[in-house]
Amino acid sequence: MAKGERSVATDTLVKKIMDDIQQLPTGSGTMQLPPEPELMATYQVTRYTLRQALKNLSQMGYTFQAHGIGTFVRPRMNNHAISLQNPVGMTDEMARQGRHLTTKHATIQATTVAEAAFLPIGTQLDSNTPLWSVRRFRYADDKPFIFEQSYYLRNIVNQIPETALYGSLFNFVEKNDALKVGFQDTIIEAGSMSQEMAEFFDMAEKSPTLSVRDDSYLSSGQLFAFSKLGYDARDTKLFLFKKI
Amino acid sequence: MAKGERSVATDTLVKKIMDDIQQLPTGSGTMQLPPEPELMATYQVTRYTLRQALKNLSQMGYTFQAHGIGTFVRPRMNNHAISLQNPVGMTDEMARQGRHLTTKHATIQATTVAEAAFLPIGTQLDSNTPLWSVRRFRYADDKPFIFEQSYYLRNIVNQIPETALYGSLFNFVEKNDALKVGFQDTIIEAGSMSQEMAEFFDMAEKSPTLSVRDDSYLSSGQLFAFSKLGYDARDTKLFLFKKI
DNA sequence: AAGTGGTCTAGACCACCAT
DNA sequence: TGGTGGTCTAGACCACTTG
Repeated sequence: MAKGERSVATDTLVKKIMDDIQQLPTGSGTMQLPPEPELMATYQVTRYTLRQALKNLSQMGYTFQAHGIGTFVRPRMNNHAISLQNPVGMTDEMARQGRHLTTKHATIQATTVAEAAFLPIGTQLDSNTPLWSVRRFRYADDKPFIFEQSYYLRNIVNQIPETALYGSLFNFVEKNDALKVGFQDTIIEAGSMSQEMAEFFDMAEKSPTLSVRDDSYLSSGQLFAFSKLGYDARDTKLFLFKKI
Repeated sequence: MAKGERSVATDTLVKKIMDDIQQLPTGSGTMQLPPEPELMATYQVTRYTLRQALKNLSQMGYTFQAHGIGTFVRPRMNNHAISLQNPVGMTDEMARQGRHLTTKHATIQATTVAEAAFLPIGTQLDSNTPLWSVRRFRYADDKPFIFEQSYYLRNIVNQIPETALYGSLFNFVEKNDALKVGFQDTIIEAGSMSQEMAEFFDMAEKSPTLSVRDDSYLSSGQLFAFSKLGYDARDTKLFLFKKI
């Protein structure tokens, strides 16, 4: 088992159930899972572990449980909306939709908070704080898709080699610096494109854009990165599932 | 105890802890809660109930737990972003920010799916399905704030008196029809204002707007409403907290 | 080593829905 | 009334952080 990838019965079970759901006959109307006692026997777990897994699946919007009735699989959306709750990173999120995300151009340079184009929302940073400034131009199936500007605190993330810029930076950070990402604040705004951004999308300046700002914290509660993703508003929708 | 408001120890505890957090001294840097054994004693609950409550608080972004370190209160955001995860409805969400949300004008009329201006994302509806069309013009501190168009399935929600339009429609539906709201799908888009919407906001036609589309389901999994909230993009931000 | 939170077990009882 | 999911108890052991 790789570092930081402990075997958690609940997580294993979530994956198993998701896989088994995929195998279910698709055209059979609303799909219902077996009752909990049967699932406990099938997967050889206690009710606690089973219900943790089902709760996770519910919160992701894959299933829902109806009191006194049963557990059901939700129909899959096949629009191209981007889930704000994907726990897997953009690349996998896109792959799940049958789209291919690539980074064709990326740059990194050292800078400081004083020079940053924007700042995190919830945390005060000293203006001398050293940062990495990372800029990435990302494409979905060879169409311009994300204009990304992100900043990493150099005090926490020591090195980011050029090659790492073309993969998942969070995965790199977790492995290379033995850090654990804990949570994120996200701010969504509508705006208009800068000239540079408009060039990337090959659109007119001030074209409408959706921007997603993330402040990322370690599980210890310390801020380690903040970023802004710019999308073409005309063909990007964001998706969110909420349990009441 | 009112109908549908069972006394759940976890929910009660969540409220208690939130209240107690409010009472904490504010200027004392990062605020740490007592360790779990002490909290169990203080609130006279078992560890299961305590941790359910702390998990809920964490998922709302009020606190976070750091393994081996402790439980901490997150600093309060004081920007005016609208939380996409508020479990309480818009009115309370705004009140929490010190803003006052009012509905100054509202209309309701019977219609059908065929006449609807938009449709739910995840569910196919027969075009003859009878709907209530509800339109509300909502103000924050007397400034135009939300342009709302929503549809309720008449087969499920029998009656909506005019007076109910000026309060929380979900609360009304839950009480009047003895229904229980289960979950929502949300789609966020950026766009430009219709002429009617621009009039409400007293802005130019095609001004930028953020739109939030909700498909609302009962806990039984049945769709019962879908809606679209239009915001002025220039002074509205949406907020989201995500645990990794 | 001591203290913190994270995971899991085994079992009980309750609430909701169908019949 | 029987079957479903929802809540809670009491306790064990594990993993992470700090000294």
